[in-house]
Amino acid sequence: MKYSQYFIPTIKDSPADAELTSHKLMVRAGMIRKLAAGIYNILPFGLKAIRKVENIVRDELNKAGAVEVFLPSIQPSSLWEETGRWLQYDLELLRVKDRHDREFCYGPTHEEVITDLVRNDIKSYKQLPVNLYQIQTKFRDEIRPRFGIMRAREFTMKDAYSFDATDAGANISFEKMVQAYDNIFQRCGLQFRGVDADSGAIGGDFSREYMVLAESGENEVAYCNSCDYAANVEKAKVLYKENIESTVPEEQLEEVHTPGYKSIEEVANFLKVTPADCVKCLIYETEEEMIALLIRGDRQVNEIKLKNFLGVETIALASDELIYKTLQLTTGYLGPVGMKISVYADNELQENRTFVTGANKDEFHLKNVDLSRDAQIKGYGDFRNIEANDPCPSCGKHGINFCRGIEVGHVFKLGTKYSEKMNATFLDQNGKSQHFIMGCYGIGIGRTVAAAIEQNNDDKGIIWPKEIAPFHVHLVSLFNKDSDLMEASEKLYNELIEAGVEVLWDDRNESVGKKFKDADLLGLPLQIVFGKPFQEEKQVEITERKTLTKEKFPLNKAVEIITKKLS
RNA sequence: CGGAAUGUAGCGCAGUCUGGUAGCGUACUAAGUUCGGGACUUAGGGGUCGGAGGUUCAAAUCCUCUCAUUCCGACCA
Repeated sequence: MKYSQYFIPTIKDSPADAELTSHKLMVRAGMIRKLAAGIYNILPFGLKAIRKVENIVRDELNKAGAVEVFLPSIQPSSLWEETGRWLQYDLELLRVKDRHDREFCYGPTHEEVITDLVRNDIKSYKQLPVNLYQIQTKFRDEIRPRFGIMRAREFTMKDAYSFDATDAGANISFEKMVQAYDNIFQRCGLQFRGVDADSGAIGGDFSREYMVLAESGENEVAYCNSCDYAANVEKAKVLYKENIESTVPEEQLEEVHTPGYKSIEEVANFLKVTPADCVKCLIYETEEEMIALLIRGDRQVNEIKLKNFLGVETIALASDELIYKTLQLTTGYLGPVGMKISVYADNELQENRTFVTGANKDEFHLKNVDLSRDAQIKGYGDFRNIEANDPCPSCGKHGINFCRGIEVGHVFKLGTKYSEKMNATFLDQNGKSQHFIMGCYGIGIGRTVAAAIEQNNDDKGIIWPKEIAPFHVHLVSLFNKDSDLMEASEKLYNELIEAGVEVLWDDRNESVGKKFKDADLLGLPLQIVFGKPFQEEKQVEITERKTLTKEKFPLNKAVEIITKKLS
């Protein structure tokens, strides 16, 4: 491709709204432009990279036996009403009406559509298993789109759905996808981890997330140094050892005056104890009721675990005003003793010992609180985040570490959740009607490209992994007025194309500096420069973008050397 | 939706406090000079100052409302 006839509008300054390195670089390298919040134009250079990822995805999925389809982006509300998600999805679902006032949505995902397709056309176990996938534009009206294409409202996603006759078969389908995903992200040149998302579940549904490791990732991943356990911190279980010996002698409750000491830190300092000797009491509001949660003073609440434990849809910390209005209590002095609403406590507080808690009385705390003696605990559970000195939930050894990750893929065993709700059945060998056992498997295509850039860049620009680079080679001709040089450049350009190399030839009449800066910014794996060495001794300069090491070679060896470097 | 901020040329910003000629950098156009790391000189084009209403002789500037965007929290590929 000749740069002069292409369209890569590079810019020096990154836009003010770009936070993330990958977002800045994608805008600066002329890959994307914002049209509206969370909605982007994809420009040719960006599209090339996206297509590369798509083709890797296609290739690996096809190898794994999946079959490509293309489903509508606009879906009728009736299907969503069958699964109950028309109401569940709320504002995230972009709803539209047609001229007859019929309701539709712009598809955020396609479980309903695919299940409908399959239930209509697959009637026998003989037609199973089947795994259908598509690469589609989806729309989710996210509350807060950010990071450019990384978390857009409109985005391209590969989604696959497997249908099996038996549970064992569904597990095989799942494993095949796990293998395919490993291959895909490997080929995209990413450092990633497959992370178990609900490892403890026995026999039930389970899922696995693919995290690209990056400082700026939105997810925190916990992993074990001793075994291959890795999990999203949201879901990583905290092992609880029962029957811990008492370390504190039994003492009587004692009320202490703690004027102005509200935070755990302040109270612990004032009473000369550690935060671990204190209990935090937090009031949460759900759609059903208000509850109090107890957790050790030095720990972090995991609201997802709490939400799952309570089996509620929404959960949020109650405001100070609400707490005062309904309980007549002031935050900072809350505690379980005499609490009027249901109290739940983290497993850890079952230790046979006493704690410091709020007294439910302004400016007072209680010492020597024994939860089993002094409070009514409705339930104990795992409500906190795993921490570095916790044992590994898988092997039990100590050595949990943390890193941040960008979720680029998710594989999920759905079971019969959708097939039951939508009455999608087939006849098994015995002529009996059975529900399909499903799996669904997503990959964020644009996000994968963004994650690759997030992971591969330097202060000059992008450093493309070879397999997803928009082109392999950036051919730079420095002096447009030198017709010999331009002719020789064009000849090499054609020879490289002939040899199957994808070349971007910068034939623009621009200053030398600009051409070099653009080449570094666009970050193609190899830069070939026609400059002084060509004029003086018929040599070209080859620079590896990653290391920025330059080497000179005679022009007649160039094709050979370039193809070798790229292989 | 809760908290915070910002809307002025394609992009990045100043000007707003203290009302009085619409500015800077970059990008763009033309000519000339340059040519191994975002060149220089000269001459140009480009603005309903987010929108509506109000105060005033006079509003980018003050007031009210509104829209949009961004940042921090809960959702997700």
